[in-house]
Amino acid sequence: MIISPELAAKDCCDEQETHPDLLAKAIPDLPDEYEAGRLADLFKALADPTRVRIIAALLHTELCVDDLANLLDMSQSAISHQLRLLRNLHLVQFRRSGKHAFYRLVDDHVRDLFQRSREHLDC
Amino acid sequence: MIISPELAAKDCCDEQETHPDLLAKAIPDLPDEYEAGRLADLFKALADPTRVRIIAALLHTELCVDDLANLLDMSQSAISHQLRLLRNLHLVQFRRSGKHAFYRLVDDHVRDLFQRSREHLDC
DNA sequence: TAATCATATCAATATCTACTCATATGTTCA
DNA sequence: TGAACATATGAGTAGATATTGATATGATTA
Repeated sequence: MIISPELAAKDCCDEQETHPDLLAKAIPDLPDEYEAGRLADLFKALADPTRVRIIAALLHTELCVDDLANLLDMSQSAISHQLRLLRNLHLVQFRRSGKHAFYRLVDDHVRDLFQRSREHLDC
Repeated sequence: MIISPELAAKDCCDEQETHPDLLAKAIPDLPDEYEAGRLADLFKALADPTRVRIIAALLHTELCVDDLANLLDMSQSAISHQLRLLRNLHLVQFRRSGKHAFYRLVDDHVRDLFQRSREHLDC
């Protein structure tokens, strides 16, 4: 089915633009839904005190699940769940060594973002 | 009540440290619970697609509630609720002008953090 | 191979959150 | 003042999420 331009325009533009000049500035840099979703997911990864502390603990070293559980005084299960979440979002990765799984940050981006946000807090 | 060093040590350190050397690297830069909470709150502000789109819309201009509702195709109420949340976290502020409330980002920190995170997505 | 240790996962639950709908507040203008 | 408009807020609800407790998986060592 082909939609004429006029009809298409009527369909998608019948909302009144209160301040077209301002909207014109906002529109060009707007993320699409996919990008907005991915950004939200990235921030979601850090939007919990436990995960913040996990990331912070991994800033300067790798640690195994039990280390993290002891250090943050949380159950092994809770830590493991959160690590899976961080793994799925590709913020941390791990290597197996014997019985242990040593987790670390995937790259410096996370470290960067984290430290920079930390500085912003002071304002 | 005074606690002897030995007892205190027994009380708070009876968890076995699996990898003391690694933990020693992690501990110095660990945020306390308060800082972890504040960081989590900051990220929480951006951990939702709608709020991501609101922040993005305000990157280059101020906008009133209705503008945002039209632009993002969401109800006035939904936008207003999210704006209150962003206001409470001091990420946005607004000025009244007649019937309108024009919202804008409070400072360049938010813009910085947002744009930088956006770039990180590409990796 | 059996026992043990480290980690992962499942199910259940309590809490949180984003939205809707209805309504209140506050501003402008006739 | 009253009508119309813009925004804010409160209550309710559906869906998401963090933790717990029990159990499964997988590796090591006796």
